Amino acid sequence: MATKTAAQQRQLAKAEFDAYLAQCPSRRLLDRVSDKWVTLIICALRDGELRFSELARQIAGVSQKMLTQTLRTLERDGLVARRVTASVPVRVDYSLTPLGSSLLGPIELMKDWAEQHMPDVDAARAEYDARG
Amino acid sequence: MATKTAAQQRQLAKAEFDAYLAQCPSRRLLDRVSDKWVTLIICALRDGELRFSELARQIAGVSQKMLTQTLRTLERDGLVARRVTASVPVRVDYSLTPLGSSLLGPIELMKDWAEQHMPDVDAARAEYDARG
DNA sequence: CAGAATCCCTTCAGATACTG
DNA sequence: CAGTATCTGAAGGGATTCTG
Repeated sequence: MATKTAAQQRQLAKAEFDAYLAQCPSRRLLDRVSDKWVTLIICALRDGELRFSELARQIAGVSQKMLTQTLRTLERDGLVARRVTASVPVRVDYSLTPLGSSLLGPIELMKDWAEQHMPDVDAARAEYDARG
Repeated sequence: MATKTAAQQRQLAKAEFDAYLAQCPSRRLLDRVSDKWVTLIICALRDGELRFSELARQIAGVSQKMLTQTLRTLERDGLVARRVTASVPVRVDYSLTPLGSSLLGPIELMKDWAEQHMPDVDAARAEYDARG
């Protein structure tokens, strides 16, 4: 049939909206930063270069797979620099690029909000749960 | 055996780290905000109250399930207020609480960073992909 | 209108084993 | 040391159906 069904209309609207979201700079930044390990890695690198194994130790909960994967995307996005020293065994150091460092500011501000207001969130949650 | 295996040691370290992360205010805020729909809802409510259906229309890509679910957690966390008008049919309005409004600031700053620096990220990504 | 409940599929992430 | 590759269980989220 020529006309679209309601379901097809919705599909279309969703596809368009998803495309819009994929473009939206804010959305994309959030998708980056919201990754569980991204901010931890960036904060870990705040004071300078770290080796792969040092990062793994400092971010205790991360699996080797996730650490590698996250570092790759951060490198791809130009937030983290990877420096390989061809020795035996190999040595790899990671550090923040200037672009990556510039993210420390916004992250800091989020942190400030969190420290100021998370108690309020906790209180609200407790009250909500108490009322059922 | 009495001593712990290396695997058990790692499990323990991970459990402790996860517990630490669950407490960390910054981490918890990120977990909230990082939700795909949270910021969209908060921004949609920036100019005042909206009905459920109005929200659904404005945030074109959201499913009814996700909208409901997200609104519930936002209400529970004290970021959004839910006002029910007992008419036929029922009318429900959502609005930002003062706490929710206070999140607009940090979100705005993230947005500013995104608009300033996402082109750099795109450039870095393009170069990375070009080099293979 | 606003939402609850169900089913189902895709994606994510951890554990494990192997390599230069 | 710093990865890569594969398998698998758990979780997220969409479509659909039903209700006050």
